[in-house]
Amino acid sequence: MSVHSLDTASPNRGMRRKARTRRDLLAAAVAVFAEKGAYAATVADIAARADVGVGTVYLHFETKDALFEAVVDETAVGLKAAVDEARAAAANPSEQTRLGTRAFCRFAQDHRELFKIVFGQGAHHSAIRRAQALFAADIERTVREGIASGEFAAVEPAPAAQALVGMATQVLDWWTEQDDVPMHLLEETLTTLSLTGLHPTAPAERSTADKETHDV
Amino acid sequence: MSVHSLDTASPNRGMRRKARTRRDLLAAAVAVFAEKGAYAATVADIAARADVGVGTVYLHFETKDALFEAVVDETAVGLKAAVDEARAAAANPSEQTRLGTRAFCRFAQDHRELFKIVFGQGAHHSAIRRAQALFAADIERTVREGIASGEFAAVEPAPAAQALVGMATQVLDWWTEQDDVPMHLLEETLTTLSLTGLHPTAPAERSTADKETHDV
Amino acid sequence: MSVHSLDTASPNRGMRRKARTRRDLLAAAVAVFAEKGAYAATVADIAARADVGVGTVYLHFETKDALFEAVVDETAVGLKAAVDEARAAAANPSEQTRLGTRAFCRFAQDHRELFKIVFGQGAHHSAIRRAQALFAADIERTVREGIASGEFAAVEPAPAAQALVGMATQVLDWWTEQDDVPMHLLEETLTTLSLTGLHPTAPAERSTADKETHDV
Amino acid sequence: MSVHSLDTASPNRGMRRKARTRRDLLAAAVAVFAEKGAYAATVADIAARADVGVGTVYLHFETKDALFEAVVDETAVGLKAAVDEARAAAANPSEQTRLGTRAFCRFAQDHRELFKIVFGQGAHHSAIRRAQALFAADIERTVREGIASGEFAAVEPAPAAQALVGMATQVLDWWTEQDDVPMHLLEETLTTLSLTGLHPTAPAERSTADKETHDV
DNA sequence: AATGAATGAGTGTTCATTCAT
DNA sequence: TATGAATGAACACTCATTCAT
Repeated sequence: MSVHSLDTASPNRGMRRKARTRRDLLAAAVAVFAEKGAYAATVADIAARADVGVGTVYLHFETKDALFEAVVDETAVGLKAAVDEARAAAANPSEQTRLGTRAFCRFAQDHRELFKIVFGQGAHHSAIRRAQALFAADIERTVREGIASGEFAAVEPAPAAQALVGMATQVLDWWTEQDDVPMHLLEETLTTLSLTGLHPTAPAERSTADKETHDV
Repeated sequence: MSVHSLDTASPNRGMRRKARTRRDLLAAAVAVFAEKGAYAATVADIAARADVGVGTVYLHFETKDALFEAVVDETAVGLKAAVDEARAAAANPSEQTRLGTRAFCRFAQDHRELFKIVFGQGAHHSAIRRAQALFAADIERTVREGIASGEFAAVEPAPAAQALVGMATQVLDWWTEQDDVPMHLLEETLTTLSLTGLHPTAPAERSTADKETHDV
Repeated sequence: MSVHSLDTASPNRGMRRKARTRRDLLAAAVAVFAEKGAYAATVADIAARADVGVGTVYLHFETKDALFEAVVDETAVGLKAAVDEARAAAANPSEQTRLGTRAFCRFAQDHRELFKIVFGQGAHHSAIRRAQALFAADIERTVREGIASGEFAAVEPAPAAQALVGMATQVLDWWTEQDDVPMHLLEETLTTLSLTGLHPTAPAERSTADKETHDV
Repeated sequence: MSVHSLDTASPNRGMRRKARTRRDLLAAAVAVFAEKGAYAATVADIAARADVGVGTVYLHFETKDALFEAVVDETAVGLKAAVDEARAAAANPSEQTRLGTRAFCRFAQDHRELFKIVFGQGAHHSAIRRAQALFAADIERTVREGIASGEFAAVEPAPAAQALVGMATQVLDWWTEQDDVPMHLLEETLTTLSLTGLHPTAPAERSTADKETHDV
């Protein structure tokens, strides 16, 4: 869009500055909300963390709640994009589950705090409920497809989706408090449980499932 | 006020009165915490619901937080007792899982509000973390036993236990908001997913797996 | 109602105490509102003046605004009662005007601060507008009666009533800032102007005017 | 900044620009103060109405209060000039009163908003007190003259002047809220009440008074 | 001269906790 | 033991004012 390579980006300077402050504020909010929870976090805390005056917060967000929503929504959007991208590369529901789980885990690893905020609080905030519902809906679709294609057992899709979401979020939320559990372990555990449950499976059968995905 | 001296019998009346008030208070607290969440609930709300004065709350509980803890702890104790009892009747880890899940579901059904409090809020309260850890620990033990006996696949016990807890709590918490999903459906979904995951299993294989464990 | 003369008043003690605090609060509010105006007065000011905690204010009044309204309304009621009582003793509109004016002046003298609040602030507060309209309506009625009986000239009742209210309130509000103007002087000035205006009237004529109305 | 030296003509452009902004600001302030009252009006409101940045306000006025004073003072000056001019044409105190009242009414009609600001707010602002005192002083002088010449009754000049000011301002302020009361009605009511009060006057006397003004 | 993002002191309001009765 | 009026620290939010651009 820009013809002269010099001006790099943005219309004018003021806007860039303002956008930067907004980003600082969101980052600070993420840190504080994750640390103290949505209620215990105060606007003053967040402002201090962002190194701006209290009033500045209200220059960028209508209310404390709107700031919280912004954090949750932006997280949800980013996470959904990551998961969707991973899912797109899958040839079938099993692989979708596997890759989706992986993306989910990666995201949690890369954004511990964000994850804690969106999945570590009660669903008393509507923004959180919305975000969680977003993922459940995606998974429910995958489950339905799997059942339709005979690849999955005939479980009830809606509660099954909730179960899978709950499984992942709980494990990851638990993990945010642990120091040294390697992420790939969670990924494997979640994938195994999702697909084959606790019961042991014939090695052949399992590797077959993996093979199926090779031709993507 | 009482003229006839007769009714002073039994461990003495004052104590009975006090215990009754305490019970009223806990019941009111359960209702209010479930409805509004731990933060939004006010002591005045709870006192009003229990039909006592605000000051009375502090006669029975040190702080609002202590009241919350009492609610959570009593719930945890009751729930654990129910689950333990169910588990005790099981001959092997698979059945333990099955019966534990059933007991868990029954409890959620019989005590919607309590359940919402303990499993529907963020784990920012230590009491909640403690309660949740209690169950995870039990399940982890079951998982370990199952692995040891060869009945379960060699998953990582700690995250697997978290996964199973998360699965159940999420499904049940979701259910508290739905109106007409029959509980047995949740129970089946949870049990199936826990034991065999999404992948379909030969009916024979499944019952076999259960039989195999009898000689443990 | 009370048969035994001993218990003098009130149901129980707590209520008496609470009522007393409410009175203190209203008195403090009157003082502070009169001194600083409705906007500049802070809730903390009022609480301090009443020698109670800030929270106590909210135990008795929903909001600062409600407290202001309570002050205005109670004043309006009291003033209206005083004026009405005075008016009731009058045989005709002229005398109603005279006696009403006198009662109005007396009230201002006895309640300088209250008067300043209700008639000394802009009418941006609905409570104040309401109170002022209350008096204008009464006077308008009197004017109409006077015109109907031929005792008053055929002025337009609505603006005339406003004029008479404005006259009285301005004079009295001005007076609240003076130290040594005797009230009877205001009373005479207001009455004279109301009935005969600036133009001189033959003494005979004036008393005649009053006499004329006796047979109404 | 200006490249072409030509357009620097006249008292210079910068000044003209600045004066224009100042005028815009005053006009915006009038509108906003009249609409919301002195307290509720915010500097941001006014800047937005004038279509300038907030900072610009402070380039022209030291503080919000100074802006308010400027509005009030300019109004007072304009109004006083109008009334003085009208008065100058009068042959005697009665006519001064009549013509002054007319000028006052005309001003209120032509500048509703300004009028509301100066006479519709509480006298807690010193600027407003000053402006109101200005008019009272003029009227007081007229009253004194009228008494001296025997044209007016021997009322107390100071409170009488307050009464006349209060009468006019209240009626006009009331009028600013009505939609369809014709101004000449207010003018007549005010003049009649000022000069002859509520009591009826011999028609001859009144028409004479009216005739006197025809030759203005 | 003009701008508007940034500031932070100040305000109304809430609510856990205390205590005199 | 029970009460509920009183308390005041704490918080969300506003807005006059400043200042870098």
